[in-house]
Amino acid sequence: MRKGEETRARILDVAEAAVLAKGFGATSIDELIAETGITKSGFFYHFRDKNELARALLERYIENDERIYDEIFGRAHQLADDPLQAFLLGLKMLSEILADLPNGHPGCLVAVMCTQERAFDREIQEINRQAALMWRRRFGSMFEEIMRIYRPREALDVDQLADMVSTVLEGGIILSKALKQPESLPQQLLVLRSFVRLLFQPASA
Amino acid sequence: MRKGEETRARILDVAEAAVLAKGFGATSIDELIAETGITKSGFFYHFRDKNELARALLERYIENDERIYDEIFGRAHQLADDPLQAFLLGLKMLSEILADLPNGHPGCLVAVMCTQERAFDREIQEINRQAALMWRRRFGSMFEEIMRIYRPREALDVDQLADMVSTVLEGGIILSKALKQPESLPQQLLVLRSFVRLLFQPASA
DNA sequence: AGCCGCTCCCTACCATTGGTACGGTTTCCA
DNA sequence: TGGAAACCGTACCAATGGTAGGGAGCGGCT
Repeated sequence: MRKGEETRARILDVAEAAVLAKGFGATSIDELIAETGITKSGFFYHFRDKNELARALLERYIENDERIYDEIFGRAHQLADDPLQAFLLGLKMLSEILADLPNGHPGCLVAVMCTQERAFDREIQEINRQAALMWRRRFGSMFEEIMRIYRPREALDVDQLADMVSTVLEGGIILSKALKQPESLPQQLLVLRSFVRLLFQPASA
Repeated sequence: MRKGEETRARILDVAEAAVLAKGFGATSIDELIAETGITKSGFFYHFRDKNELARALLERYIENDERIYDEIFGRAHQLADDPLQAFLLGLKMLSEILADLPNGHPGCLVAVMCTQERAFDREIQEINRQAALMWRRRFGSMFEEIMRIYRPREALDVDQLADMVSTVLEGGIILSKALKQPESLPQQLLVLRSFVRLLFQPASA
């Protein structure tokens, strides 16, 4: 049990790096087993087929993602009482963490699976959808809290505002990769931060 | 000459749809030639290998993209003298066009190639980079024009502001796909529009 | 002590796919 | 009418995803 999970985790580690670098289709099982140091039978013992590997990868990635967000915005809410200040602080902390990654953000598996939709089964697409909805709820509840105190200078839908955070994250990752400029993602997050601050700035200021 | 280009275009049409739906790796040449109605030899007469197909696909996609933006923002600048109003109008027109697509945005090839980086050669990555830089110049020059008249309520870097448009487009496409909600992309564009309007709104308003 | 089940390894095999090679054929235009 | 452009046909190759099935080491339970 203990050893099995460890091997499984090692496969997932290798696979995640490969998929984020080359895409899912370009990642061969032979390559994974070579780097992990197991055999083909060993691989198929842990995963029925490539689709199940994809599912496991995605689920693990999303869980980890959620944990990171919990941590960052949890800390931000500890440091700032005001929900707006906490949110702005959280965005800044996130931006700084992303800026400190030596090679930039490794890429988002959700985006990878999205750009290769039909290559995966419905279950994976559903996991993807749930992930996006979780992000919406996470940031949406923050904006609701903010709006209980601050009046936005423009009436915007909370869900759409929450989605904007995911949008900038996903879009920023892609732009960073396209431009080969890792600093773009954290910069874009800070631009979003400015926008949000502007939105809730009292009209007199 | 005439016929050759037509066949080539037909291959590219079929390939583009397949790649956007399934990803590049999951799109087989056999499948393409079956749907196009040519033979394998015919395919390899037009494209040396799959990489050259990718390059041709990407180049055609970007050219088309540029043409659409030229059209929309050209028209917007005809309808509105003021650069800010023209930009806001352009964003709205773009949003409406995207909202009218029956199945939503089919996906961005630049993003596809980004999420599968190492699967392609440097030439493709360079084309991708140039595309992102073109977007930056396009929207950047608009923001410069705007800033010659309007003072932003917050000092933001023009390049980063320009990149924000690309970010929201790319991120919106991904979020739309993940959520299976085609209307998200146009909505996100309108949120960005609100942000930009807020940014250049006189402090007194 | 003995056995079960988990976690693999080994070998062999198959269909699909990207790609090569090369000769032949049709089509179109100058 | 001739020659290039635009294919077709066939044969072949290596890599890849996946299947089948037998076995081996090893810890834990009875």
